[in-house]
Parts: sequence; structure tokens; C-alpha cells
Amino acid sequence: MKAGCSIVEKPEGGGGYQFPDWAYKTESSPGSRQIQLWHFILELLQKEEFRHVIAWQQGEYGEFVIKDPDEVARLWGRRKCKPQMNYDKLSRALRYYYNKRILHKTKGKRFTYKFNFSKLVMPNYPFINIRSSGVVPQSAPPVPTASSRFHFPPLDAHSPTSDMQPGRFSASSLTTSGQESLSDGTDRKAELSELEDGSAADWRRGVDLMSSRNAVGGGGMGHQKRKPDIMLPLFTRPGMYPDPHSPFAVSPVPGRGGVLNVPISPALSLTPTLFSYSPSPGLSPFTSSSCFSFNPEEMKHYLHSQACSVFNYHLSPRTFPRYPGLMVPPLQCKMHPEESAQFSIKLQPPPAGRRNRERVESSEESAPVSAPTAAPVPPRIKVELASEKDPESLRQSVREKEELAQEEGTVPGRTTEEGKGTIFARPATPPVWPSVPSSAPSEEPLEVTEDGEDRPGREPSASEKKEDAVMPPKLRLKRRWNDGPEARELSKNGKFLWNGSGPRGLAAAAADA
DNA sequence: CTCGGAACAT
DNA sequence: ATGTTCCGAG
Repeated sequence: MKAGCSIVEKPEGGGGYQFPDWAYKTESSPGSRQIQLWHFILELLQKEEFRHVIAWQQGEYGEFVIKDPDEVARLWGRRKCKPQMNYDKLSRALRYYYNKRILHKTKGKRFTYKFNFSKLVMPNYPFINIRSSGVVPQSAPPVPTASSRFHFPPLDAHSPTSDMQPGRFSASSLTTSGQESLSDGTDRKAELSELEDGSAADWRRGVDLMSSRNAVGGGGMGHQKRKPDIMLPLFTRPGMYPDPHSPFAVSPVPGRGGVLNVPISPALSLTPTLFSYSPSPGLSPFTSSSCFSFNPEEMKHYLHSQACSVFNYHLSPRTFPRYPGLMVPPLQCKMHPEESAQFSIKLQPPPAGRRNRERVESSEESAPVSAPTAAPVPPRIKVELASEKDPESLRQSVREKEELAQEEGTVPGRTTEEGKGTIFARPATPPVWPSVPSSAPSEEPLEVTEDGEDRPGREPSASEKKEDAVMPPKLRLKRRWNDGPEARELSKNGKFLWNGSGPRGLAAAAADA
């Protein structure tokens, strides 16, 4: 089928680092999902080349703006071999992330979305930002500001968390950047955000690590219901602060030039450990070249990180195979000269779906002009050139290097944002990240979550077993953090029916099963 | 623009 | 499970 796209192509034609195909297939067979949209977005955000297309929004942690929707869609379409991709479709996919809580929309701001990093793991970006050495390319998510916030659901009925939270989050909830407060209520049905789901659950597992630091949290937590431990992932220990480059990042392993040297994730040891995840895309040095290099060493790291990710997040169990011991995928698959892709022709069957909606006439409209040669009754296949234009490409690597050299970067002119090194500066107060406590030994920014699924020794204890599971899917869905504080209201509108929303909606329900 | 239901695809 | 493709509604 997707003959034309067999290779994982990089977004911009030659430029970026690429991962071998298998790298994207976190799960070997069944639903190997290749790259996911949010991954892709993050990927773009990491590269300066796309700064004009998509970039972090300064001032809001994790928020980004799609400056050129069409371009982003094009790139995405290319990556997925869906020439017909457009922003409308892409945005639909993005919207599906709302319920998954991977993303949410920044209301009032066009093309602006915000990541909920607590839910993300970068399985495919193990090297990202790990190095404290710095190299944080330009795009690092903005430092959290007062206004930025994620909705971190209360641990209990009343969330001590927010309360105890050092200012940062509390304030935010009130204003939120400004806009959403009013209209959001629109109709957003169920909000019920109060129930927390994974996210809360996730971060709450701070446990051990934080045990010592609990005090810091304000000591408010004493009443944890299910999770015995809750903790606010506060960075208590000065030493563990995030590396200067990323506000959230905590690179527990300071000087470590290498990547993960973590002896497999602590999680494996059942120790509820939280890792911080740093959204800031620090490209690792590895990526400086146009091709991703895979050394056994790195591979190992990569795998480790995968392991960590998988075990610590409930992102998706299938993110990584249960690698017994770690098996290293064949490295043989070096790099494909994908340059060839540039002019390859992609065949894409018309959207087969929707048989009902005959797109008979429409079938042609998509490529009316270009298919003159077609026979009278054109086969239902569209032929398209997969060329487009990828000017960027090569120079990227160079640029990156330069960046590295500069380190701070001062982004070359432009950037609506105030950019500058300040981006990476961390707030005076410890970059508290609710869901990201730091764990000493590991670099992988991870967060422990509940997916007990693959955890070797882990038993699904009722208490720990996913809360998600416990919570009725309905409730769990349609929650948003974004809403105004009050916004959430049980909406009893008819909207509670999910009849058809089916699979997708429930997807949010956790990776279990 | 943005949302989200539906149906369909992988 | 995660999109993709359409589409009506606001």
C-alpha cells in the first residue's frame, strides 16, 4: 500500500534526524503506530527550521502555535503519506488529543495548542534533553509562567496540590491567559475535570522520591485516598534542579554527557519514582547530523529510555515491547537514502471509507487537473507527486551545529517571541512541575504513572491499578484542564451519550487492556 | 476557526 | 488505538 512511503521520511526532506523505521514502531506487529501526531509536532517544534511554521509560544509552558497550518499539515501528510492531509484533518486528530489529555486548546488563540507534558513520553526521543550539557536548540517550551498551568486534578476532593502549590499553579487557575474564562463554558459538556485521571494519578505517585521532600510540598498531604503517597513533584533538592536549559527538566544526572545511564528504570524496581520530563526539546548531539546515528551504545540508551517510558508512564504499554532484557533491534537498517523520495510518486487510494458517501464525482475533484491522462474511468487511485519542496534539508544539520556552538543561541532574528536565553531560564522559584519530580539517578525524564501493565514485578494492586480504569470512562472523557476553574460543571445535557463516539472516545481510557 | 460525531482505515 | 475523511454546528 504505501509503497511510496516505506521509509520514514523526515518532515522536511533531508534535514532532520531521522529514525529508522523500526524506531517508530514501538510495537512490533499489530498496530505498530509509526509516528504519532504529537510526536511529530514535537519534532517540528524542536527544529528551528520550522520556527516559522510552528513554534513554542513564549510565556506558556508547553504551548505552541501553528503559524502555518497548511504547511504543518503538509508536512504531516508527507510523513504519513497522506497527501490529502490538510489542517482540517490534522486538527481533528489534534482534537482527539483533548480527551486523551495530551493536548488541549488554548482558547481564543488561533492555532494555538498546549501540551500536557505530564502525559507524554518521548519514546522516540530518548535523547532529548537529557544532556545537561546543554544543547538546547531553540525551541524549548516556554517557561511556565504564572498563567501557564495544566490542570492538575485534585488529589482528593479538594486538591491540596493546587493549594500547596507554590504560587505557580494556583495563580494560573484564576486567570489563565486571559481568555478562556468566559466563553469556555459554552457547551463543553462534561467537564468533570475534577476527577482526575491519569494525570493526577500519574504524578501523584511521586512517592518515594518525594518522601523526603514532602515537607516541601507544604506538608499538606495527609489525606490521600488511594494513592498513599502523593506528592507534589516539587524539586526540593537544589541539586536536582532542572538543567538550566529547560525549566522543567531535571536532569538528575548533572554532568552526564551520556544519555541514560540509568540502570533501567527505577520503576522496574517497583519504586515509584518520578522522573521529570522535560518538554524542552533539547536535541541531543546525536541528532546534529542529518541522519540519526545509532550506535549500539545509543541504542542501548534508547532502549533504556523506552523502557523507562513504558514503565513509568501509562502512555502506552505498547510503546515498547516487553523487551526481555532489552533486545536491540537490528541496526542494520541504517539510513535510507530517502532523498529519493523527493520525486517518487505516491499512490494513494481514495479514501475508501465512507462508502455511503459516494465520492464518485468528488473522487475526481481532488485531482482534477492532474489526471488528464486518466482513462475514462479512472481507477480509484490518485497519483500524486511526492515532491513538493523541501528546501530546508541539509543545511539543517549545519544549523544545528551552529546552534550547538552558540549554545544560547539567541535565535537569529525573528521569532516573535522574546526568545533569547531567557527562554530556558528557569523561574526564580523552582520549576515545580506538578507531575514532575525529579528522581535522582535517572536522567530520563519520566514520570511514574500507573500503567502497571508491563511492569514485571508489579501487581495490579487495587489501589494502584489504574484509577482510570476505575473511573467510568464517561467521566474520564471530556475533561479538560483548560476550562476555567469553574467551568467544570457536570453537564447534564444530553451530551452525555456517547453512543457512537465509540472507540475513539474511550481510547482515553487508559492503555490498559 | 473550532468542535466533535460518524464511519472507515491501518 | 490512532488516525483520516467528511461534515454540520456554533
